[in-house]
Amino acid sequence: MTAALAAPLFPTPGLLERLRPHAAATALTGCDGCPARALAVCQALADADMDEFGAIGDQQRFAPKEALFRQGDDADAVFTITSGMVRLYRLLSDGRRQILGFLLPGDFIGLAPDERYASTAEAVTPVAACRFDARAYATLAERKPRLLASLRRAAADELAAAQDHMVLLGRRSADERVAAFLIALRQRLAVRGGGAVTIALPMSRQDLADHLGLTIETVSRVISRLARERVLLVVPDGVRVLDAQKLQALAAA
Amino acid sequence: MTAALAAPLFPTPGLLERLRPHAAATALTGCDGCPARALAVCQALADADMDEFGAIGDQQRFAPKEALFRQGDDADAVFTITSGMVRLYRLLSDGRRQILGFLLPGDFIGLAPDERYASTAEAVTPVAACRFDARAYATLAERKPRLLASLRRAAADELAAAQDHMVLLGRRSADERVAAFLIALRQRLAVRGGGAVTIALPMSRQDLADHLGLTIETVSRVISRLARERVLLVVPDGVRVLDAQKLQALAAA
DNA sequence: CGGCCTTTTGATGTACTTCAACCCCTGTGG
DNA sequence: CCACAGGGGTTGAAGTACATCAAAAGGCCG
Repeated sequence: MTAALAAPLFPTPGLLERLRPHAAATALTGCDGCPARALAVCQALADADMDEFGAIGDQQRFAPKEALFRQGDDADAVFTITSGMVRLYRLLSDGRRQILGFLLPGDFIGLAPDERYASTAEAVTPVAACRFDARAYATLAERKPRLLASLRRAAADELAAAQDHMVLLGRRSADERVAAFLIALRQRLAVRGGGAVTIALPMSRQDLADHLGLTIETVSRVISRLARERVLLVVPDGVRVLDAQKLQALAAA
Repeated sequence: MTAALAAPLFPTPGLLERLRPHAAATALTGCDGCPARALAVCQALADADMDEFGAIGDQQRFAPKEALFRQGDDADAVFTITSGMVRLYRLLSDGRRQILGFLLPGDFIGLAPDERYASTAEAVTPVAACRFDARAYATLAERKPRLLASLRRAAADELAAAQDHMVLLGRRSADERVAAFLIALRQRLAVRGGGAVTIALPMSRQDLADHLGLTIETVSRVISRLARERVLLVVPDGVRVLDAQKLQALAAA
């Protein structure tokens, strides 16, 4: 139904390219040319330290739905996402799910390395990630104050994001949740060099619902209505922001 | 109406004593005899380091409703609570409030010292806290790896708690929220040497509602019903757990 | 005792969920 | 080439958990 309108805007140039691993083109060893280099925790390290750093980590790839780790597993590794998107979630015993966040290139997982993982991390798109042995990583961090400082900043950011999300879940309406989520994701994609108008949504509606504390139907209805009101344009695997101001107003900061 | 039942159980021996500052009895200088010593981040320091540590911090007292800091203020200090209870919250522009957490003795605030505080910290009861200059604290931490490690653990714990709360807010019913909250608070009080059956609730119903993402009426109704069903006994400034098993079942982990 | 604020309880309203049907792809096999 | 099964998404109708509105019932401090 939006096809007539959508057509002239297509094809979006490489909507999800930046989220996808760049084929086998990238050499899997070393941090040179890592697409997440400028974003990640590792940027804190001097070039001289990178060899040592690269030595304890190795690139891994994950297919969609494949888990980086599962809730309850021994927490023996930490990760930096280099491409793709990861969902981090917790399950209740009866199957209810809360997605804690969607991770993008440059994001770090494992700031809270307790004995066991408290949540599951699963690839949404094909994912590439640097995997580090948790123990080796911790040891290295102890000797590199700049890395440690960088980790602290990452932890601070993540905590702030978690608090934002608590406000969203506790005190916002369905419309506000969707709008606020889209604005936040757009911001994060923009930092990573994504276009500023098209927001990639490679995750399913169920994923969105489980992140926003809603049902799949409510998410669908809200997005449909925003499209009808010409705030958004629904495109495959994403949305285009037609009226950023209105979207902002809906988010009700 | 619960008076007949409640009477024999009263008076609860010093229900809130542990949350209250011990009058002027405590000398305000130094960390010796600090009631939070065993719990706080500072426990990581060797006795030898404590002088230096004590030098950059000073004890402050706050009356109920008084702010330790406010959302938007320059983030120039961090705190360790030594007695009392603090609520940490964020406000939306239209006045809606989300309480991110209630802080108890030993808890640390300021793990995310960005430029400005992203939330407000306000005394619920009379509060005593160690205030540290943020810059001096950071400098000291750089030179004391054990303190840094302790901060990391604190950050990890806080992040895990935030994630727990996201699950609560996003995916749990009103009954489950109240039950899960009470169990978690009971656990935290128990660690701090509180009794295991009586849960201190010095905060208002409005505070509870704003923490649990509910309204004051819903909180009141749920607690009333739990009392009617003999799961809880409502006492002044708290509740007594009569049927821990049932409460646990209601929380639906 | 009387005023004020918090809490409780009741009656009504509604935003979101639940249930259900249908659509639209994409893939598979005859 | 089309049939059709199956999964994700949208849309509609009905239900419900919680919110809102309203009023009464405590506590607390003058």
